[in-house]
Amino acid sequence: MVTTQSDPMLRGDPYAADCPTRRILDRIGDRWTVLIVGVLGEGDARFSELRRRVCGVSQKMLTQTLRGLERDGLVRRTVHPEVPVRVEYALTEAGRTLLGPLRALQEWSIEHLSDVSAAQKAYDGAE
Amino acid sequence: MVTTQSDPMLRGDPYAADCPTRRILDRIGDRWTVLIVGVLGEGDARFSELRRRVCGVSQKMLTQTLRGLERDGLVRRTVHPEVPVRVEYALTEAGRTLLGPLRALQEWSIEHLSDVSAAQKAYDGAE
DNA sequence: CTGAATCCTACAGGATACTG
DNA sequence: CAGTATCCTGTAGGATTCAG
Repeated sequence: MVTTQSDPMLRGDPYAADCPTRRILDRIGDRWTVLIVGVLGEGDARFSELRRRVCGVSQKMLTQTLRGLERDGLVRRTVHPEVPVRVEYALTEAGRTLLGPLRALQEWSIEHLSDVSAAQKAYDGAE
Repeated sequence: MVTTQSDPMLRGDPYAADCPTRRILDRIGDRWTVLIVGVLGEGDARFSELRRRVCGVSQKMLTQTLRGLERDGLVRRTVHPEVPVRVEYALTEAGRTLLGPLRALQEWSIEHLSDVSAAQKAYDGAE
């Protein structure tokens, strides 16, 4: 037994290395996960479509990230056995619930980008 | 001029590599930023305190991350020139505005952790 | 078209030692 | 105490090639 006093796990504190927050951070930590979920939030998409829209992602990373999301039950992968195979990706129900928090972050970014840039400039200028 | 048609920058789309969302993601991308901001959200703290609370962070990473946050104007660093020097870190006004979105993510984590774990288990079991 | 497999490199980041 | 400076390593992740 580790410690049960007022369960730090449930408080979601960053203290414990196995806190759920960390698990998720490790997931969305890489830049691609968030971006891909964001795009899929606007509608289902196939592989090449995602690759085009998530500018800068390599084939390897796209595949890898999608696999991870699929494994986590956040994305559903559907293979259509047509002539040139067609694969569609879509957010699952759980995946869609992630859109809210992600959008909050996105809005914060847009809202504070100029402030942050200004702060950086000031900081750098003051050496 | 790149393109001004309905400004993708302001839409915050993940398409453009220089979209504001990406800038922020690169910032909070590393696991430590989020955790440190989280701790500071509960009150000011000094260096060694942060190091103790953010379990697992190395001295190097803590310093580095704090510098970055300071540069972004999200954290304020105050040096008290006492005998053994004392340094206090605190969220700035801007830094505090980040707490909301971060908490949303944290709550999502706690809420969906078991689902995600179950999905992983199922995925792995199904080869 | 959608990937899997391999190779290779840059850099994140830990460990360690030293300073004001 | 709160860092800075070095060294060293693992690995994320790009480029390339092959396959169903």
